[in-house]
Amino acid sequence: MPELPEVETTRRGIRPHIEGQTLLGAVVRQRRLRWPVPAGLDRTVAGQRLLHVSRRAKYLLLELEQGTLLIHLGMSGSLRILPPETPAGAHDHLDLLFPDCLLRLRDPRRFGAVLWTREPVADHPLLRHLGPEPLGDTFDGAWLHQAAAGRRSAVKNLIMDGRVVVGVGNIYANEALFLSGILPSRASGRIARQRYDRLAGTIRQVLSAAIEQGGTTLRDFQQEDGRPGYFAQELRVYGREGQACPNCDAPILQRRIGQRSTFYCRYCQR
DNA sequence: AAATTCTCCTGAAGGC
DNA sequence: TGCCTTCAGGAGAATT
Repeated sequence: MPELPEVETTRRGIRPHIEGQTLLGAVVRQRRLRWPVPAGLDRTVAGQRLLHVSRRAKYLLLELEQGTLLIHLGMSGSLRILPPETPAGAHDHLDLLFPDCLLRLRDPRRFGAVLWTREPVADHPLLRHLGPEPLGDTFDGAWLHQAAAGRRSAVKNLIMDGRVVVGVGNIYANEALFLSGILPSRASGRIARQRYDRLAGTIRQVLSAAIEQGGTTLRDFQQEDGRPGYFAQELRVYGREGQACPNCDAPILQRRIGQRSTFYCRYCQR
């Protein structure tokens, strides 16, 4: 499932192929996603130049001359640069057509989204209330600590709350908490400022490391096999129930927090 | 207001 | 081998 590093890696992979190009149009084969793909998308985008490919949280933003396409990959979405006229397969929802290539969205589980807005994209309802970027300047331990004040729910839920900080999915939440030595179930408001400094640091660390790994496996996006970046990265606890903790060799435990699988070491995390 | 639950969907994995 | 069940998960919406 694409987490922030996969989305950023995708952005870096597709950008050189399409930025500055003028869209010839779009082919929508399947409108059903989280929300329906906007009607008339082909006519909307045809003839517009793609000015910039950026990212906010896990949303990819394709800024055109008269508006912005927001693309979310959900759990199973992928974007590929392909030669024009490449035959489509099952679950290929959408092609954006450029003179020398096409950008294809495939999303088997349809948790993704494609939306169009003419308004300033930062004002879009889906983006308006989002918290800081984890790799940006305003995200740090002080921010987490104030966001946690008075909250009694698990710290894992706090760092996965998009209003607090964006882009921390289940895998990297588990990893960052392990590296911080913080128990995922600990009440947010009962964690010292100093520990939040460390947590902010490990969140940055796991996300940047994954982006770097993605970058190394993604030299040529056209030939990329679509492997998610976290396969390249060594995961210390996620998906490792019963296996030895990298620190102390005790078995990694699994439980559910906020409906999500949570992995941790009961000795190394407090 | 904060916290929890529900919901979308389908591929993968596990059980028999 | 194959059918059936269960699970996973991003994040907005609904509910408590």
